[in-house]
Amino acid sequence: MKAKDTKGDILNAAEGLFAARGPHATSLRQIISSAKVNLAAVHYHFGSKESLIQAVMARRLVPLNAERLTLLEEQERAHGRRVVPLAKVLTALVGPALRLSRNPKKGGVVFMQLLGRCFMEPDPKIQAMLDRQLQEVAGRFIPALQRAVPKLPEEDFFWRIHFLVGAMAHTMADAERLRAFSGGRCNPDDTEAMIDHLVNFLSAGFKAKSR
Amino acid sequence: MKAKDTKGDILNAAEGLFAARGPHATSLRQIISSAKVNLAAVHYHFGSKESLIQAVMARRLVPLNAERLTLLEEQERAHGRRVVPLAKVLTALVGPALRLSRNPKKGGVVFMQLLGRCFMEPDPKIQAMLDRQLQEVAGRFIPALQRAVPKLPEEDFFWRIHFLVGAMAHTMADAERLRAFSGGRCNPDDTEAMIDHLVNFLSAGFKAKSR
DNA sequence: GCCTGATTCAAACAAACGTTTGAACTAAAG
DNA sequence: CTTTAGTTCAAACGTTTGTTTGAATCAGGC
Repeated sequence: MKAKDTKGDILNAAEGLFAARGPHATSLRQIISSAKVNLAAVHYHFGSKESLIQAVMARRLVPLNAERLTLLEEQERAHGRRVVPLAKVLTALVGPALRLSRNPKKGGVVFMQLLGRCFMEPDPKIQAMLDRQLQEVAGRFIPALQRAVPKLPEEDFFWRIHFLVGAMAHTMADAERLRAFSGGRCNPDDTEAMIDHLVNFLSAGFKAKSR
Repeated sequence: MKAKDTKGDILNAAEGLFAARGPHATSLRQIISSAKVNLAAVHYHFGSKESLIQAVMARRLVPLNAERLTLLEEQERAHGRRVVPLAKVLTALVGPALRLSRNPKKGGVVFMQLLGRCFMEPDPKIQAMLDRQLQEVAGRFIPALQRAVPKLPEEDFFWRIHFLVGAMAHTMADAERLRAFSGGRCNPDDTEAMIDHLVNFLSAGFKAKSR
């Protein structure tokens, strides 16, 4: 019944603290105190703090990106030779990320927040890690998006990808702030409504005519 | 001709390093080495690192927000009793922030990047400071935006404000990444084009019909 | 000259950081 | 029982952090 899982305890504690205060503002001593394990256990199981950060991210990000690709492939299969509509592509991209908040098994709100923060992280190590993890997703979604808005000049298209990332990351990292800011009118706990609002907004932005 | 400006040198060096690596990842010793002043000078002139961060932000943010309000008032005066069009309100909001990058006197790209990062900063101290600085701007712009899209339900409206903030902050903090990501197709140095792309995208998003 | 208040400086402070060490413990294999 | 490999532990390592101290330096008024 004991079967203590030191490695998993460290990952869970680190995930929570990283999400709340950011990876660099979190010390190993805070993590081991929250996980109730020994300080040296971190280096025994992970080697360094840097590797710990990577492990925390990879554990959730790998299945998340796989889910995104699966959803996109489903849509492409369902539409055969026809173009997958913009809203369907966008939903396959942002849906799995925002639905994290409803799935505690996959990290819940905590990991969603952390992932959102990593998009804005200045540290080149973290940026490089994220780029690596997102390479395959980007390689599949960008062509799909381009097919969905074929008349859009490439310069506009890439700017809008950039705005999409910003809106998505901010929603992941700080959706909770909107509750107070909107005076209770918006409820970040309603995941599907959140996804609808974001996809709706992004679709209109992407479909705007170029100036 | 000497007239050494220790206080200003510290502010400039801190601004640059904060923007590049984030306030918390920057040490006072890196700052004083870049500014070529003594370590104790920081505490003599500012009292603490926390106060230094606030001083760096306030120096640029106060005039920036004043400029936003002035531009909005100009538009409201020009349109008399008529409603100010959405794109004009959005331009008054994001224009001054994005135009920072062309004005080295006001901090240039460096401060724009730092401001964008602060929107995503987990540290409650920094969030509280930003909220305080933005209170007046929000109080004036939100009604103006609401008048510009009068048929939009309030829940949709606040979600879209949230997406707007995310897209704007990401553009301020990391526009440079888009240069490589777009394979050179997008040029973040062309400030006015950047503003047009963002306002165009946001306008369409705000005008999307609610679902 | 001298005094005064503001500023700069080298040096030290305690606390916290990531990392390493070597011994103690656990549990299954021979 | 002994061995062995895997894991945990308290203690210490050398740096780096923000902050403080007290003397040295500078300016201008008397």
